[in-house]
Amino acid sequence: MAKRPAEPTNAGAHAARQVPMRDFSRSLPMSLLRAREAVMRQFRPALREHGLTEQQWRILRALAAIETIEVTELARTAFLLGPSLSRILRDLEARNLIERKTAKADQRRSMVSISKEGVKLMASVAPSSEAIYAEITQRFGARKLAELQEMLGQLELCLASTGASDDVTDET
Amino acid sequence: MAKRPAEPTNAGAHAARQVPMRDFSRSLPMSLLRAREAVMRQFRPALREHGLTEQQWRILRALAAIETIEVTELARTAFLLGPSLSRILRDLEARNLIERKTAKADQRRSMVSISKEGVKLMASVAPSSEAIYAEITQRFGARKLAELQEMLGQLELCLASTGASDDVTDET
DNA sequence: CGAATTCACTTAACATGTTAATTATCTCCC
DNA sequence: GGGAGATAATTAACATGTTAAGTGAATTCG
Repeated sequence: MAKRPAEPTNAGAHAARQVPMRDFSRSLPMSLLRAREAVMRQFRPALREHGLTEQQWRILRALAAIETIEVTELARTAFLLGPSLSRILRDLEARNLIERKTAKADQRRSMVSISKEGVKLMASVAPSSEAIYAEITQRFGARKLAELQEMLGQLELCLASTGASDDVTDET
Repeated sequence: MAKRPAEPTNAGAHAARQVPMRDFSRSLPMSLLRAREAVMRQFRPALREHGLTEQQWRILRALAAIETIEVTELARTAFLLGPSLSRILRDLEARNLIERKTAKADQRRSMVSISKEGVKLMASVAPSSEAIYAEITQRFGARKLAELQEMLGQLELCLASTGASDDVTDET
């Protein structure tokens, strides 16, 4: 109802279209996609300078905060799917940025941890990363940023386990 | 606040870590990524039933709203990079969902339009798509949704052309 | 006019997203 | 103890994201 934040209407010059659906460029998925892309565009160059992709950086950051972690748990933390994670871990291990060893108690599980080299790399990237984040925070406004994140969290929450048989065994 | 998905705080065992950085799972890029994923998770099954990926659907939706469009312009509308779009258009053309013909005035340009079949497919998917969107809107709240999109737009705007030479030619 | 440049699009090459299938291990239960 | 089923991780196969290079056509300008 009565929502129209901005109106470029770059589809008005054309014919018919009785059911324009949601203006498409203003759909929620597109809004989220564009916003995220705008943010990542700030970070990618810095990461690239250090030979890291966004996902590799996510993994290293996740690992830096803990001692060791199982692959499955890491996948959830870094928000990556298993197959992607497998490939990336293989590469990161080849670059000696992480270490792996199978758990004694359960041979299926493999415990992952960051290596000395990985820590060093982290240390060399973190400053620019933090600087970029600070710049974004300042531009957008710290309060507004917090508000936005709060809303994003709520959106995520209210869509959790909708339509699919998802176990919300989130503990915590 | 007070939500800790997987943060056993076993970060003390490692040395130093004077600057824990942003809790990582609460960084803006992660928030946006998770929120978008939560949304797309609602749509993907329906699209998949019709043999469409998210990006293919974006393209068809963009095409449905206009007569014909150049590839570059379509890339901007559907928010896809050139190479991705090239591949997808090749596939969609093979499936007879779109049509292409080079512009007379400029042989470099190729004009893209949706085909009859494409329109039919759209018509068969649109209802479920709209239903899902309605469900999301209801769950999250229409007002809140508008608010969120407004903030996302502002975020995008305030990061536009930061550090890079971006023209904000909005034409239309 | 014609060589250099720019432009629109495509290909190429590599990394990730996504789903399904595989492999190895572990658990349960008879 | 051993086989059926569950689990952790990987591999496979295909689609897209991302950057760089390539191709052909248009434009610029000497």
